[in-house]
Amino acid sequence: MREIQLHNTLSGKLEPFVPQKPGEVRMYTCGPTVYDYAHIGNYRTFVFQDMLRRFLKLRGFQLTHVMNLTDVDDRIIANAAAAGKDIRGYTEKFVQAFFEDCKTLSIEAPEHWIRATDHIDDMVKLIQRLQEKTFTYSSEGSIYYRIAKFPNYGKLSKIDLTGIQAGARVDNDRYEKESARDFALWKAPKPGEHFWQTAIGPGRPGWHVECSAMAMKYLGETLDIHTGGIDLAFPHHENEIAQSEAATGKPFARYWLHAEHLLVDGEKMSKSLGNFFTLRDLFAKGYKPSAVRLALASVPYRKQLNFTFNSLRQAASGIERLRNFADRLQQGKFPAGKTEGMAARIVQAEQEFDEGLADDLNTARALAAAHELMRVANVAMDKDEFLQGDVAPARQFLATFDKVFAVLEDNDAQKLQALGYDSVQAGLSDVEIEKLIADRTAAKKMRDFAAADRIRKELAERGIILEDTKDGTVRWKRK
RNA sequence: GGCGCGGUACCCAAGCGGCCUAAGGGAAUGGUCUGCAAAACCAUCAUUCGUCGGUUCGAAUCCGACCCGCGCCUCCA
Repeated sequence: MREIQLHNTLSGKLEPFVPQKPGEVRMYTCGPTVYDYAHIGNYRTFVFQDMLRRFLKLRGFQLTHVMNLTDVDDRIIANAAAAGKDIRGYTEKFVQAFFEDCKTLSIEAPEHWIRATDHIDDMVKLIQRLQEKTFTYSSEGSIYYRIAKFPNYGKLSKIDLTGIQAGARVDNDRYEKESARDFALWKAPKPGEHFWQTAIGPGRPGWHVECSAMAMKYLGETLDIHTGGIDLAFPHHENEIAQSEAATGKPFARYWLHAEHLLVDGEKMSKSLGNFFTLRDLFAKGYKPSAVRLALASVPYRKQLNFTFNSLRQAASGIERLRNFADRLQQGKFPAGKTEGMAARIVQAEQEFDEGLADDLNTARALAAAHELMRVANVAMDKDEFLQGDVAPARQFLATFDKVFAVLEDNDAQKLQALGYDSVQAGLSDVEIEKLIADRTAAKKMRDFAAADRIRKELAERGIILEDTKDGTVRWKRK
C-alpha cells in the first residue's frame, strides 16, 4: 500500500504521514462558531475533514478525532444579548442545527464533540501556565499573550513580524496592548456581559485559547493532525502554536492541513453579495443531500472550489450513475462463473482509489477510479461477460468507496423529511406505485401502449422513474 | 506591499519532465438496445494545456517575465 502523503502547511510541502504512535492518529479539527447556521463554505471544510477521518480509518488507524464547537465569542455574546438570552440558550439552536446538518451530509461524529464553554477551567489552567512562564501580561483586567517572547511566531503562516510592530497598523482593539499582534487570552468583562469568575479574575476566554486547551486535554501535548479552513492559519492557528508551545515546550501539532475556500460563482461567499447559502437553502431548492456532499467532496481540498448550481446538478448526475450501478449489481442476474479479467480490473480500481486518497486526499482521482471500473463493468454486463462470481468483489469495491465518499445509500428523501422538507413525490406510497405499475403491465400485455405510457408519464410527473427489464419485471425509483 | 492558492475541452476536473497526438465525470449531438422509454453501451466533443520567451534529445509538467481570477495579512471554514 502506498504511504500517505499530506501537504503540511508548516513546511509548505507534501510529507509522508507518519503518526507518533504507529497505528494511532490523534486529530483535532476546528469546528463551527455557533452564532448562526453554518454555510456551505463551512461544510466544504467539514466534509474534507470527514473524508480525511474516514480514509484514516479505512487505512486501519485507530483514530481519536476531536472537533470543537466555539460557543463563546464576541458575535455570540452580542447576538445573545440582543435576543435577551444567555449564551447557552442562544447557541443551542445552532448547535442542534449543526448536528442535524452533519447527519444529513453523512459527516461522521468524531470521537469527541466538545464545547468551549464546558472547558473554561482547562483554559484558565493553560493561561496560568503561560503566566508562570511570563508569556503574558495583564492590562485593564484582560490578559494578553506577549508575542515578542515567542521567537518562532509566524512559522505556520510565514508571517514576518518585522515592520509590523505596534503602530504599524491602526490598532482599533478596545483593549490596551503592548504590541499590535499580541492577542487576548482572557478578556475582562464589559458591563452587562456574561463572564466567568475564575482564579485569573472575572472574564471570558479569548478565541484561540480554547483550541489549545481542549486539544491538549483530549489528545496530549503533541497532536498528529490539526486542520481547519485556510483562513484559520492566521491568526488562529499561529496563535494556538504560540500558546501551546510556549506552555509545553513541545511541538503542538505535527501536520497542519488547511482546506481552501469555497467560492460561489467565482466570488467569496458573503451575505452582501447575495451568494450566501446554508444547506437548508439548497434543500429548499430541491437539491439532495448526497449531491451536495459529492459536489463538496469531488474537488480536492487544497483547491478552491467554485460552487455553482451547475456543479450541484453535475454531482446529482454522478450520484445517479453510481447508484444505478450499485442497483444493477444488486438486482442483475449474471451467468455463473467468475472472470479473471474483471477480478483484475477490480483490484486495479481498488489500488487507484487508495492511491488517489493517499496522495494528499485527491478525491478527484479516487472518484475517477470508481467511474472507470463502472464503465468497464457495465460494458461486460451488456455483453454477458460479467459473471456471478464478479459480483461480490465489485460490491466490495463499492463498499470501500462509500466508506470514504458516503453517497451511495439512497436515503435522501428520508433525510429531507427528517429536516421537514417534504419531497416532491411524498404523496405516493410504495403500494400505490406498485399498483400503478401492475396496471401498466396489464395494459402492455393487452398491447394498449397508449394507456401504458399514460401511466408512465403520470408516475414520471410525480418523480417516479420506471425501468422495464429483460425478464419482464419493472424496476422503479424515486428521482 | 508580504504570504498563499489557481488558470487544462461548453462545464467540473486529473495530470506535475518521456507511458499525454492529455484520465474521469457532466452537458450536447448522432447511434445501438426498447412497442415507446429508462438504464447501459458506442461515436463525436483539447495535435492542445493563460501569454511570451528560455532550459532540454523531449515540457501541460522545469526556469524567467507578463496577464488574469481568488484567498489570507484585526476573532471569516
